[in-house]
Amino acid sequence: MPDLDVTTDVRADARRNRRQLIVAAREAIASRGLDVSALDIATAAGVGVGTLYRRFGTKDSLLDAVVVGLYDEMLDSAQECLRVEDPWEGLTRFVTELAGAHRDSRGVAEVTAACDTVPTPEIAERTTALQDAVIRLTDRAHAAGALRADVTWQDVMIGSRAGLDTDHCLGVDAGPDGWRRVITLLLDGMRAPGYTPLSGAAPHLHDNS
Amino acid sequence: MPDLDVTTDVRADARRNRRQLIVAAREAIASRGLDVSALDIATAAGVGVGTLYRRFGTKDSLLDAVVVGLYDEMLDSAQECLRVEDPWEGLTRFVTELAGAHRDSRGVAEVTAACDTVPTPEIAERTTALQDAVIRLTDRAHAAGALRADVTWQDVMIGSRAGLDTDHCLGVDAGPDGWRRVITLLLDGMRAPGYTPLSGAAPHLHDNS
DNA sequence: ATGCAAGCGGACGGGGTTCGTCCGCATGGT
DNA sequence: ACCATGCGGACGAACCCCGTCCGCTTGCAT
Repeated sequence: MPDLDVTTDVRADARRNRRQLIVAAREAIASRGLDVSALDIATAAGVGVGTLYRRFGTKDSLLDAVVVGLYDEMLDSAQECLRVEDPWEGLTRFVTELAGAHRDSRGVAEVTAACDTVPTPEIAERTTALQDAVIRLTDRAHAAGALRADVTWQDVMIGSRAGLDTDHCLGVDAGPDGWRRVITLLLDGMRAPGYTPLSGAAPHLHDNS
Repeated sequence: MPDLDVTTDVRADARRNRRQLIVAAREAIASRGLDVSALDIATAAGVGVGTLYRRFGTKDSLLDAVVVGLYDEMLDSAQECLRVEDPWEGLTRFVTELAGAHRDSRGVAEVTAACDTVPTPEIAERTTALQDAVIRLTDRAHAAGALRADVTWQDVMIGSRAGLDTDHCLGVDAGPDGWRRVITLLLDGMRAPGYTPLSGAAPHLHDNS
């Protein structure tokens, strides 16, 4: 929950509205994804759309503010997992939390999957930092012999999306925590020693050229 | 590829247009999901929208025809996998093919995930048949001691969606066959003996009351 | 208490998309 | 050669969304 800005050159109600808009936008992005309408956000915040544009200039500017906050939370989580003693425990915890973040906010799932759109510098920087963290978590697990040698850090990254669209299938209901079962099984599959040789190229950094 | 209907009481061009519409709808549904516009389908089929409505009465009627065909293909695949000698091989093959069907057609992914909308009788019937097949595949694998005892047939069903939204994550590109790595790792996690006790309730049949 | 700058709501114009119909024209088949 | 059947696509109606603008309100300093 960032944005404790103590900007004092605006009226108190303006500052309050700004905060309410961020909160509302966060929730709206979580449940409906990044293409929420400005009206939806404003209404949820209890203000008019005019106020949204007055406070943030542009709808995207508001969305960006929210998304950067969400990235910072993922980064915090990664740093914390790097401090966990047991490398395997640290890795599984982070994968689970990253998967949870993706599920908690449809917007997060949409942004982390974006590859055609050019990210803002803030997001690009945090993306790299998250990659670094996953690389470190993976290296630790490899070094400890806990993670299959043929599983790369990119596999780990990709795997944290595996629980995204797994709520229902052909009449079966996974329940509210169903994604945890999926992630658990996936992590078990990643745990050394592995059974099935992985075929195909490993996931690689996205080349946007 | 069903619909070899030899209806002869319509003009030849009408019959041809009908077939082209089904083909175009199939492709459109695959790439854009179930809410393709009628205009998109008609254009891809090389006809006017009027022809679509004349041939199928309603857009949904056309979509239903396509979706039922897709379900039949999944059922064929299931029957084939049940004929595979090795139970584990049969199970993994079906999970992989079901996952592939979900990825090949965004529409399939949308329909199999639907739980609020009441399915047509044709779909309901085929859904039950698919459940039966998965139950049999799972039972065989359990009996052979190849599948973790705590993995249910519902887990198997849900797991076949795990590769759905796993193409990109935080700058990482899984590549065109990345989903196969995810599914492979997941299946390895399902393979006996398991490591991590599964927590939470197992997925259950969806109760639409 | 009062005055005014700052802020507010929400109606509005403009632009976009989709559905399903309808009618003047074309064409398959006898 | 004729006409019933079929065709294309323009069209009206119903949505939804963005960002602006203006008349009204309110915080706050005096």
